[in-house]
Amino acid sequence: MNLKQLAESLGLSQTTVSRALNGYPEVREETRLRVEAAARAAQYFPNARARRLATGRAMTVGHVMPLTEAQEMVNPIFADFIAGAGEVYAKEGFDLLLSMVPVDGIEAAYRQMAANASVDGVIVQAPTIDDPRIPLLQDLGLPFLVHGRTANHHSYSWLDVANIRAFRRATELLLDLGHRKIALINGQENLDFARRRRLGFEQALDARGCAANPDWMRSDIMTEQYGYRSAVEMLDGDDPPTAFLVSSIIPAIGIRRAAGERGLRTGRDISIITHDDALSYIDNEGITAPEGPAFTATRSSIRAAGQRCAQILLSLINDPDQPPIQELWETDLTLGRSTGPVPT
Amino acid sequence: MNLKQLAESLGLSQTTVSRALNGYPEVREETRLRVEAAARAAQYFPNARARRLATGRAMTVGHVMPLTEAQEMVNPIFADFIAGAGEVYAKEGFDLLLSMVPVDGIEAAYRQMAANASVDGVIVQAPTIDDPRIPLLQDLGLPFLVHGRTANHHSYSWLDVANIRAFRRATELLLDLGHRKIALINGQENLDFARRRRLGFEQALDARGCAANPDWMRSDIMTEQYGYRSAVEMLDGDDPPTAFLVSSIIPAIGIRRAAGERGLRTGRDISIITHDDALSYIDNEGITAPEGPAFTATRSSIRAAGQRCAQILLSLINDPDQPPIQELWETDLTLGRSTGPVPT
DNA sequence: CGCCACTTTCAAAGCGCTTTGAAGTGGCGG
DNA sequence: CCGCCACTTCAAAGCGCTTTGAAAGTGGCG
Repeated sequence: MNLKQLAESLGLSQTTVSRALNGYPEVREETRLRVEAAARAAQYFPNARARRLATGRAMTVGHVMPLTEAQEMVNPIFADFIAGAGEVYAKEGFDLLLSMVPVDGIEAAYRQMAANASVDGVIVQAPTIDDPRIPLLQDLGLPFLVHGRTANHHSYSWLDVANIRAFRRATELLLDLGHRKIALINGQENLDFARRRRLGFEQALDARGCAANPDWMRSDIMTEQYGYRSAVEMLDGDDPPTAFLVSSIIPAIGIRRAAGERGLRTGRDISIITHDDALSYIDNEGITAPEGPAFTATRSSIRAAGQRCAQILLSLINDPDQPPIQELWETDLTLGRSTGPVPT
Repeated sequence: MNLKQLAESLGLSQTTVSRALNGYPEVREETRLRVEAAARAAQYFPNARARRLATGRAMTVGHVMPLTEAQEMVNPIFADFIAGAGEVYAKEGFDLLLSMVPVDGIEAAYRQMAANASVDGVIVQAPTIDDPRIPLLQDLGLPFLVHGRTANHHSYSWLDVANIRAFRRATELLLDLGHRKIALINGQENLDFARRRRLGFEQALDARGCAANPDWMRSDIMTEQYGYRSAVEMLDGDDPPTAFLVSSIIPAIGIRRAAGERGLRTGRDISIITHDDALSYIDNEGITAPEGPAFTATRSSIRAAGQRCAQILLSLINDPDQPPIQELWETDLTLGRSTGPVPT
């Protein structure tokens, strides 16, 4: 069943039927109702391909996931981010096009998307400090929104959390608890968010006249094993830290595991503060649990970020000439059971 | 730059240029090279929308993620599954269309996809025991592949792991270690995979003349907190189990947390076997770690499953009339540090 | 040299929708 | 009863590509 057939069956022109269905005002209400009823009865859905070609809009947003070179890992954080974004797209009638692209093919992928007209806009995730995707997309004239920020470029739309402040505050909390030997288990520091977190960490230490100890600083893909191994190395060393500041709940779990194996009670013998993306399957917030959150954490919902990112991008798509939209979200510092005064 | 312009600039017809670019044989090699060079120089990419309309193929695969009613959670397992599938799609020039749909809108979503012609085929994930999506998709004539199986329908393509065998074997291992009080922390048992796992668990117990204790059986969305709370309830009860059989590494982490808080050493005071999807960020396999895997586990890579599912679906799309493809994967039983003989 | 069988290229007809510019209606004042 | 206007409806022209059926070019061979 296509538009032509539907129009014929109604004794109307394609024009009128199309307009009736798309809510244009030049159609008598009575006619519109008749058309809508017929469309429903016939289970008519306009062919998306044809519509896209005719309107010139893809009604699609692209998310490009860079596949990390050798490892090809996908951060589960993306699942929640995409869930949030996808919800908004669904509501607005947009499709979500997901491309897994090896890092070295990213530029080509974007170029193709633009020339190709297969998407109306894209979301850029996990920007590096001086991310080449930003000038590229500006150059291509493809609307985009960055989740995170870069250090250099300025005039683009982004949504980010206040990473420096979050980690400064978390560090201060550990210092207030008497900890002086604090480890930083960070994400990959070529990524901008990780750089900022480290900055916050160092600022807080500096302010108290402490120096960050390079032996207690790690930077890598934030897996559970990364957390575990980092903690094992440090805890089994001569001079183990008493507290860990961690960039994601997943490595934090690995640290807890390492501590547990060594008979160290988390929140008593060692302290952990982690950034918490409020993952739906690894939720730290013990809302229903009487004992409260497991981890003390700087918290910001990645799912909510996904929603908001999608909203901003759609607004950018609808009105590409508006000035850049930039949003900085504060994190919540939730107190959990993973922190305590430094053991004496 | 479009085909027409490119053709004009070459002094050729659109037909010839199109054929040259698409590898048809009716073009002289010399002409083809000339066309390809010009296309490259002009950064020409055929407009995807127009091509789709003309060919009638969407070159797109749909993944519909059901958003669980109230909670709207997304299992991080999907991230790895999709990474695997997406890799294959990319290689074959297909796009991946991701739709987040509330459970009650699934049918409409599929109907629309079919009428709409926006995808050439779909992947169905996490089927329930008698999943209505299967007859629906058969009815709609949309190629599809099920990751998992159902109990009833038969003639459709699927890829599944041998859940019954996996959980029977895991249970036998625990029994061999002397455990008699074994808890089952399962997924939602309206899902077919969970039903099968429970079956395997019960079969193994029956075979040894043990009965499954309903007090030690749970079934729910496989979050970390679910594992934690289930374990807390059981461990704090009068008659705690000595071993846990778990459907996913995420609740297994919660169980380990509960045990740790109670001063119980995992692998010594209590045993845990979990199914392990080989998630890239929560990898249980201690390949590089000298101490070996943390959990004893029935292991099957969800990412590899995603790859294979994508391959099968593409083959189904290319030749819709072939007989159903069905693949049953065995799991590996990895021995880790989370199991030990029952404490005396 | 002319005819036939290929090979290479082309013009034009879709694909199913939106949208422009024009043509029918009917109501109302003059 | 005519003419003008507002309201509806329509025919046709795209959107940029693929593909069909036909035409033009090429070479081999009698």
